[in-house]
Amino acid sequence: MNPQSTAECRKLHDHIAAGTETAQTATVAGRIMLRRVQGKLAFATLQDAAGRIQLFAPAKVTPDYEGFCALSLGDWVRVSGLIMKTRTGELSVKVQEWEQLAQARRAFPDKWHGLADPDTRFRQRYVDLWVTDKARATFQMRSEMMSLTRRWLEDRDFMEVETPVFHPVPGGALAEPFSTHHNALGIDLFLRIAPELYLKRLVVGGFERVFEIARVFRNEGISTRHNPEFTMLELYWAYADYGDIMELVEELVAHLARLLQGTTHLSYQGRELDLTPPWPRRSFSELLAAHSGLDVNLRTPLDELRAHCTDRDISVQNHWGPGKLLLELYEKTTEPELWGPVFVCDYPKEVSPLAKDHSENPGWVERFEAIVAGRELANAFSELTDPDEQKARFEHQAAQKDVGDTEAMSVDRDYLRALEFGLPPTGGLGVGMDRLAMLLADVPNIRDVILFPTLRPESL
RNA sequence: GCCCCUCUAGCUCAACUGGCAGAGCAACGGACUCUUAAUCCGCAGGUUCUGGGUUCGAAUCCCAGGGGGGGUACCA
Repeated sequence: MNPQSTAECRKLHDHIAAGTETAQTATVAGRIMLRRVQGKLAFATLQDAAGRIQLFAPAKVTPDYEGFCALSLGDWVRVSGLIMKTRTGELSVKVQEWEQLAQARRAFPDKWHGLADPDTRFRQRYVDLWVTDKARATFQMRSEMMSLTRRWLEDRDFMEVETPVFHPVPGGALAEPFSTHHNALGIDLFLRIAPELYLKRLVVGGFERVFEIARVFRNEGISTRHNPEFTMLELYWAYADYGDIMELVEELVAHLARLLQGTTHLSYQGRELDLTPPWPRRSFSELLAAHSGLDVNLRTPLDELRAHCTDRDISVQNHWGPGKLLLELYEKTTEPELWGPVFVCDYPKEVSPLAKDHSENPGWVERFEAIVAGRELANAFSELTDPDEQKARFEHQAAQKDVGDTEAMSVDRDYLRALEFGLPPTGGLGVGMDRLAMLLADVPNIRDVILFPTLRPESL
């Protein structure tokens, strides 16, 4: 028989008076978290996925009373008995039948302090989850966040799809991929760094609104904000542009904040964060000028841009053009000072090989990044749909790769062929869902929102 | 990659200036019929991350290695 959840018991019976007993029998199951045996009467605290409830076990009533008292902290049990409230008002299940379901053979972490060592928490998440309330709550929240996101997008006629994790040509982002090998085909494959190019192929195919919640893989450093595999929401919306995407992002994030936190006025790590739409829109150039104090643009002589970079301890590489130099200056001087939420709009074309040329500013593209709580939360653009222009951009990337840029893109010929069949004007978006979860759970480390973060293997 | 910090019983933590490695919880034995981290009595528990070195003596100081954390670089 399936047990009732402790939360349900509480909901149904919490109103009864102290010292009274209902006529109803409940069956609950979970782990023994605490135990207080006092001679002929024992109490235990049972925890299940939904919460905790007390077990009330008088020797007269409880079968194999000795055995019940001998249960270890961490043991799983199923208990049936009348719902009652103790004299002190604690809702309890009287132990009239019980059964041990699983044994905890390893010693229980300190029942008061729990687990403090982050290493143990991440490596033995199965322990962390049942002794650290905040960890359990965070992952439940994350699950709900994913579910709400899907529902919200589906309500707007977006269709969820799944595209390959193995890519013959890594693409869709500027990042170093992991590579692997398929024996039967005798080919090298790359784990995707972004699903972007496949999703846009689907728009070519006529799916006008698609999204994927994609696990992506980037062979880069690990930090409080980076895990080598992480979850990205990407969506593509035919007939939309990056302005429409901005509205979508602020609405989606505000919606999640309202439902998960009850408000759009959040506090993240002690600092206020107001996610109420609309979020400010600022141009990249304007912000760069304001924060760096520099009067620079794409026509500024290269030597001058390089000098500004060098002054700021940026190690300049020879093949960098003005766009890349401006981006470096922005990342050094401007981005760290932004808290947000803010949409940073219009990036240099040189660093945005998949975004559409800006309608008014040559050399720039219609792209934005959403900065929220000082971090890049989303990256989006009006997609580049012109196959000739895309080919030129790919070739420029490939040339960068040839001179040693390991993160540059390769030419994806099939993607170019797809564009030749016609991609309508399309707005595209990528959101770092792990970072969004960090924000909504108010946790400082990406490992707090990834169940099994990447760690060096333990030698057991 | 680089820099800084850290590692003591199953868990949480002590151990002064280099001088007998300890406590609480958990476990184990016992007492206890309304507890809430129950309480009380008793008992047991150690490669002080590993390996070297300095020293009469090392958890403590030095060197090398390993795990972890933070920062930094790259990036979402």
